[in-house]
Amino acid sequence: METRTDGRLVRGDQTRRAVLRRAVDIASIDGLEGLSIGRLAGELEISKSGLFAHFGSKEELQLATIRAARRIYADAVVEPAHALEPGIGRVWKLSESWLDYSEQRVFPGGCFFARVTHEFAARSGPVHDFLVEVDHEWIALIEQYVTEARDLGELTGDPSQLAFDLNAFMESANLSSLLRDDTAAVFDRARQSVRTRLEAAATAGTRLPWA
Amino acid sequence: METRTDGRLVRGDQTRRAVLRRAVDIASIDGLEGLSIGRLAGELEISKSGLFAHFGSKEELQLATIRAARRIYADAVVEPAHALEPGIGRVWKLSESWLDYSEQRVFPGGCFFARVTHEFAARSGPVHDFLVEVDHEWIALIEQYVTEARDLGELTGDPSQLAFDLNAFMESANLSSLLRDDTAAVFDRARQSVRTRLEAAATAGTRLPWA
DNA sequence: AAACTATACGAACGATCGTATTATTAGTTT
DNA sequence: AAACTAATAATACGATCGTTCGTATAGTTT
Repeated sequence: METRTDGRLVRGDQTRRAVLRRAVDIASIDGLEGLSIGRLAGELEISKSGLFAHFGSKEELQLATIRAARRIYADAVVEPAHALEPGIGRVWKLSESWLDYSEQRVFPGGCFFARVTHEFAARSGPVHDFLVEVDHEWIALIEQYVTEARDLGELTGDPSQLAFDLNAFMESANLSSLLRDDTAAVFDRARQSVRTRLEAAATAGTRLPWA
Repeated sequence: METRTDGRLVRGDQTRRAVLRRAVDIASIDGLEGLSIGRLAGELEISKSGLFAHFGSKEELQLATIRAARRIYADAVVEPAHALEPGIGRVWKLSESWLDYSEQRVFPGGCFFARVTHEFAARSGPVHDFLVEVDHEWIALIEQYVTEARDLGELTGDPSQLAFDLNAFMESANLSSLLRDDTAAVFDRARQSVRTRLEAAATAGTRLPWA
């Protein structure tokens, strides 16, 4: 039902995509609760009921919005690192593409997941659960890349600890950049923290990817 | 108007305090938008209009809630470190009391400011501006303590960079603890990151405060 | 062209939002 | 006790929330 035999989209799916593209942008600024159906329909100049019919409930719209954001995130952040071979270079690239993703405002409100994960962190329900799952995926990915590099002898120490630190630098840079005027300085600082931390964990003789 | 000559609270101020104590708890979970006047009045079993009269507008309630949270934050986090003399020990204490504050759930939704600052980070208006101000205050305090320690010869390196890293570990631990089952492990990891980072910045011969 | 299905729309629902107005109660002052 | 003030409540407003229902249109299939 999603695509026709020739691969072109059917009418309803075009609408759905347009809705979700707008939804992720709104939610990155105003959250998944600030994302109201009436407002979304108004901005897209379609009827509220027609939009609603695509999702059936507000919660399903929120879940679909998270899925849409995850696809965009995978393309912008994960793919560039995934294309590289394992090693410290891949770990570094993941950090860099994440910081680029935040700095370039792939979502207008900065990192979509930073915004909505904080929104639902202390709640319960399907949306919370889904966001927890996405976060675990992400942390597991960092740990995997770090572990690969350690197995290659390029990094030492606890992979979980390094993953925690790198992720902390990214999240913190994202928020900080939204609060300060000089966003470039914020990201420079975060990149410095990433490099210093990787340098501290790198084994002697390992060529640092940014050198 | 706030207190009587004998220091006891007048009737209206008692209510105001009760409202704000509940408000900060709600907002730490559901944010300052999720904090609705009707809900707040319902939980406290007072009238919506009576509650509203104390603040005059939703925005003023939100600002008052932030001020109330800042007072609690100052007592729980800043004061224990402020009581110490300058040096690396004070920097360490600030990190420790922050992690305790998050772990002990002084606010039920974890750090109040992590929740609401993300909520308003990409918006504009008085609430955003106030939260930016509070964040700057906080970062400036860390930098001040670090600078003191550097002036005493206990720490080296860029104070802003160290402040960024320490703050990143705290924020990240807070969010992570809300998403994972084993919160104790999360905070242990964060404390480890803080210690390692301070150790890296400490000058040779400086006694580490946790040793 | 007819039959059918998918998609979108308009109108309305009850609930709740923030806010304003008016009244009532409680506390203090004289 | 009377007068006054501060605090709380009752009621209602228009707007918007998520949701439902019935209907119209557009696209595909026969």
